[in-house]
Amino acid sequence: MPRPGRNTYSDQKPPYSYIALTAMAISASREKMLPLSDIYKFIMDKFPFYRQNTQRWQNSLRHNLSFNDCFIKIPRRPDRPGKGSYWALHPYAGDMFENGSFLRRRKRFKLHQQRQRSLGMLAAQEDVNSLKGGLELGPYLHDNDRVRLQQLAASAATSGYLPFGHSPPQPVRPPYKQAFTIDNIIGSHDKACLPSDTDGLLSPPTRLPVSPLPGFASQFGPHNIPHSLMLSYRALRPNDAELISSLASTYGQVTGHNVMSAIDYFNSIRSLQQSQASLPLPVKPTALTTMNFINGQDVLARSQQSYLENHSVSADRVKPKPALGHSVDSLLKPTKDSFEPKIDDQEKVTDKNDTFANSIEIDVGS
DNA sequence: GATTGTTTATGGCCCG
DNA sequence: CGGGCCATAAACAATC
Repeated sequence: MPRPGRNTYSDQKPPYSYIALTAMAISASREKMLPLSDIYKFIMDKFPFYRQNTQRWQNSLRHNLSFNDCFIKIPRRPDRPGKGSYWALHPYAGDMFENGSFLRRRKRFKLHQQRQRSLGMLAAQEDVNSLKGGLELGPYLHDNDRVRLQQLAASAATSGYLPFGHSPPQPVRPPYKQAFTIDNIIGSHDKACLPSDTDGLLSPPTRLPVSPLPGFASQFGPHNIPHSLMLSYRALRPNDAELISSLASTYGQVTGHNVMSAIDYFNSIRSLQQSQASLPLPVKPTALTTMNFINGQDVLARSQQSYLENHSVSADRVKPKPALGHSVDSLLKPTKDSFEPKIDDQEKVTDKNDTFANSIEIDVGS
């Protein structure tokens, strides 16, 4: 007899769409991505309703995965063989659900054809947000890095583009799709600084749901770089590449995540592209996917190690940081005017620090 | 052969 | 009533 799920709705159909259920499963996973079979497992474990008629709903769920742009496919690493790809949430899909409740979607997450010029705007906004994130690392940074970050922040603030520290109103998502080549992302730095085109024709800046720091690859697992982070890097000047690497490494140590700077990452990819014909290409052009292991080497580890050798970060400056994030249970809790769930008494919601309305970052053991 | 992924089609519900 | 969102069915291809 299966034990009752902790968020059991007994045998009633839960008030969540397949998109919401899938997003929950992915968000609850350690790496923010899951193979199809694990998405099934999560749903069946949490919601007894879905232990029946599996053929029916699983077909629907697969349809949703393919059909909706909010889900992206990530190829398996060679050292993790198995059937099917991993599924992740699109980096910009993090704010699909109001208050992270999974009950109501703001609107369909849909990619559009893109006006090239929007990118500069978006990149700049991203850059500002990223700098803010970077500054939060202040206590852990080398003096030089901290100073340089503050300079960048000041520059952003005085550019007239967006007052630093100002939080834009509800985001209006600009179209942002573009040809997804390595050169598009890391090329032409000189053209990619803070924007001059403020003629009002562009969409307002977007507040991004994720993107803790500039040029980082961390949020969606070790081999999926959010599109936003690449834009962020693109908006920075090339001589800040070292700063980015430094931040990536520090951020990785502070959070315990696998973090690699985008520049190291892309340089690896580009050199591999030149030497090898068969790279795993992104399945959708919205998030770059690749392998962690290139030519038998762990690129991530190599990058971090080389940084450490060059910078000798003293370990005592890297202090553990309390984990951010919601429990799955708190996210599953419906709003007061909706379907009333049955939650076991001992499964109290422990998360009181509910400040990340747009950020779905869940850290739950699997 | 089973699983995974893509695509098309259809109909219900809700909202402006 | 039309459009958006969603659920479901089903045909079919690709992959392990």
